[in-house]
Amino acid sequence: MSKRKNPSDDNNLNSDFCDFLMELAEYEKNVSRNVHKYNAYRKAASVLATHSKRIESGDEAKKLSGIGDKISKKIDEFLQTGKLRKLENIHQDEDAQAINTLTRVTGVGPVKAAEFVRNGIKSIEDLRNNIDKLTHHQTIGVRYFEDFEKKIPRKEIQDIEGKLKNLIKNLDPEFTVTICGSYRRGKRESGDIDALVTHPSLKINEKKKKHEAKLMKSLVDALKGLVTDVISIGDTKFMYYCAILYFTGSDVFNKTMRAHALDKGFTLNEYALRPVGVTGVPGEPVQISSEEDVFDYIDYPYKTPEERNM
DNA sequence: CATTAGAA
DNA sequence: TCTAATGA
Repeated sequence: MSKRKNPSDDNNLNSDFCDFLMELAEYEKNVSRNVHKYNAYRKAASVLATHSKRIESGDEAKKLSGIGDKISKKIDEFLQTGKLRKLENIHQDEDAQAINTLTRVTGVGPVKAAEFVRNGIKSIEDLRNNIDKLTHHQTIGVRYFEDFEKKIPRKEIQDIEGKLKNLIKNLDPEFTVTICGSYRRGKRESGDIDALVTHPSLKINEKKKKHEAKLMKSLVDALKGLVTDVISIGDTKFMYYCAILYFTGSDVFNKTMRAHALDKGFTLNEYALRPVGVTGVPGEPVQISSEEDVFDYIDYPYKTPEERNM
């Protein structure tokens, strides 16, 4: 549930361009609602981010794929003046700013944000004073607004993990709980906590949807002690190792692994690993009994979760 | 890309 | 039913 965007910076020499491009992208998506411009800006940012030499002019940039006339000119403008008129204007546009901040509340997207603003609701505080105009989801979003933007220290996650496990194991010792995400990759703090819960009878008896449902509801009830607010409840999804793999990430690790699978003749996703026939398309999911299996099949050197921090 | 809430 | 929002 982390809403913070991860820009493509760190050690790229065009990061300043990337920054303004990303800002433009955000603007296009939240305020104007132009997904194309949004995508255009971000692909441009991404090529610039990977390009291994500092761009000195718009024309130079223009050679890169994804950078055309407009962006090329913006790069020039930025290079000369240290600024961007378009961005300056956006910064001065109060409503645009308001939309951007409202959008940080989970449950509030570009459309609602715009609607709120047009109805004079322009700040988090305004939202708090109009809690009657919010959905349940949004209410939680504003109630914990600050908390949601904070990172969660590993130790805190650890003890939630402990409580969760006790609760669940006591419910039914067959349950197994795995906290994935950056926590599993050993990070000191995380944006959220991804818990994967499985039960053996769910793995094989896929057919018995009845048992499945029972298990799920008892699980949900058991969680009531630990959980303070529920945003939404859905109908059970099932995946296993592929899911653990997937939810452990990181995103870029997943991408590279998927790509690798691909040229080893497999297609990998959150549910399964399947061989791809040259005819064009894929077939029966291969049997996976561990995360390692997945690596094996596509003969990709096994990486521990800690090594997946790419 | 699939899943949920909610509204009217 | 559709539409908006989340995630990953």
